[in-house]
Amino acid sequence: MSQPDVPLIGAGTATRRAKRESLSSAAARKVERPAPLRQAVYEALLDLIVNRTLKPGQHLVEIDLAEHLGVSRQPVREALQRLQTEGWVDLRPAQGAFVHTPTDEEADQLLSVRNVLETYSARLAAEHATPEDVEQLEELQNEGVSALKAKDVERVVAANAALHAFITRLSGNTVLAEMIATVDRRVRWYYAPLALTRGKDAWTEHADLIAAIAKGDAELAATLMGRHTERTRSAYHEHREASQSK
Amino acid sequence: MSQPDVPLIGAGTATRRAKRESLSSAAARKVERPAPLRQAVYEALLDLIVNRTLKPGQHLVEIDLAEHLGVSRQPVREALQRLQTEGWVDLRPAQGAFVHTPTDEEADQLLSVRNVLETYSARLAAEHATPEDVEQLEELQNEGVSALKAKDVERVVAANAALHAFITRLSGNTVLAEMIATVDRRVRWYYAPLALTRGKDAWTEHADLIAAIAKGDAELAATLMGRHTERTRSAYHEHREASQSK
DNA sequence: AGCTTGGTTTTTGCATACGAAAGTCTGTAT
DNA sequence: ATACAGACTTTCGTATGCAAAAACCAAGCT
Repeated sequence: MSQPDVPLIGAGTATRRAKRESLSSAAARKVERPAPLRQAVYEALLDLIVNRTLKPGQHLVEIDLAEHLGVSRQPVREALQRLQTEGWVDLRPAQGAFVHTPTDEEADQLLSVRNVLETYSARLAAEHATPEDVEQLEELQNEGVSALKAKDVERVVAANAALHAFITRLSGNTVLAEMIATVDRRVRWYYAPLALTRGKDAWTEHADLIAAIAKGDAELAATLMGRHTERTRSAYHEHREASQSK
Repeated sequence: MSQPDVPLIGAGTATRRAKRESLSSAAARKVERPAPLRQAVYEALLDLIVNRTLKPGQHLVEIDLAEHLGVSRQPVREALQRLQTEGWVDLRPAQGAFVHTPTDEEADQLLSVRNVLETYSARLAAEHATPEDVEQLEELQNEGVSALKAKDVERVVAANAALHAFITRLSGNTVLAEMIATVDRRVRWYYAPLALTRGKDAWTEHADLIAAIAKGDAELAATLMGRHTERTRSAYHEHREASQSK
């Protein structure tokens, strides 16, 4: 037993029969009728990984996860498979699942890819945005700026994510949007320990970007987004080097 | 029983106990010791989908797949999960797996994304390529051109794929490379019914691209790759419209 | 005729069972 | 003390079993 009595999630009791209860908090929230258990397990595990409750490199023993989540091994296995294809865990044959260990190199590669995709999404967004869309963008921008003034980091991060996500959706390319979402979640996880947020500059850049989208200037929007994400990337690098030298 | 006696794969007998045999052809080929069965099932099913032995929209009944592959339902389920996350099948809760039905819109979106990623990979390739790499590129180019002269469509397609894959790897960004590979496989599947290959032009463009990479001119390489993939996309569009109007 | 409704069949989703591989520990010989 | 051999333990991978949801089908009602 790797972790005999330490509950991995808050749920507590987690005897086998308590399954409908133990996961309901995470599962029954969203769906009406058919809530496949594996989906709930997937979300729960992803959350534990993103939270770093489950640490990079940690060996995930199926039976332990199953018991702590109050389900059998099967849904856990299926969730782990999915987590593997998305890069959250590594599945070593006959050895099981290990939380993926982020390397600096991989983090940088992911960040590059995200930048490229976001740049493209900005270009498409400029081509497709309606005046109503622009209004919404401006609302998100205002929210971000006011959060910044209030020094509410949580809100700034949320507004930033919302703004980028909205542009992504404006692109009208759902394949692209999903890809960005996936990559973005990983990037955030990789860089989370740095606890980095950019300040006023970022939101000035956002404003220019929104203006370009409003004008429908795809070329400019792409250029600005490219520059913006590239600066974010530089900021990460500097931050990482600073925290490593400590 | 949806398809009681029609073997889905060539394997033939496929009684339950024949498992180690029936899949060995596909499984034991690559790995030495630990060859998880689900991996073989995944590859087999993907092959059946790409082949169109399993048709878009078709309901995939787990037990049927399992029996025809000579394994139990469990590895099949796990393979289907993975196929879902990669977009090959749709998993409807409590209803099972259906082969994903490609739409023109989605195909175009995938193609766009692939183009963006490949353009970026060309840029990186130009930055990283060594003289030896360039030599290899030229070999692949020669192979393609000679295949073209011989009018050997199979070889042309293979050479084209190899050339693009090599550039992709030259980028040095493995995350990017894997993404391109995934997207590319889907794109090929979507457009396979069109049975389209571009001719001499494509290989002229390749030659220019290789020259740019050889010079280390990243900007030019990116531009050329962008143009090249965009032409491929146009070719697909024209071809599709032509075949639809028939 | 079309629509509902009840029962039957099919198929999924999850749980459990079992064999085998990998890892760990102990005892012995050097 | 250290290295090796072999038994023991843990954990995975796959198979099988079972309950419940969904699909199907047919009879009855409007």
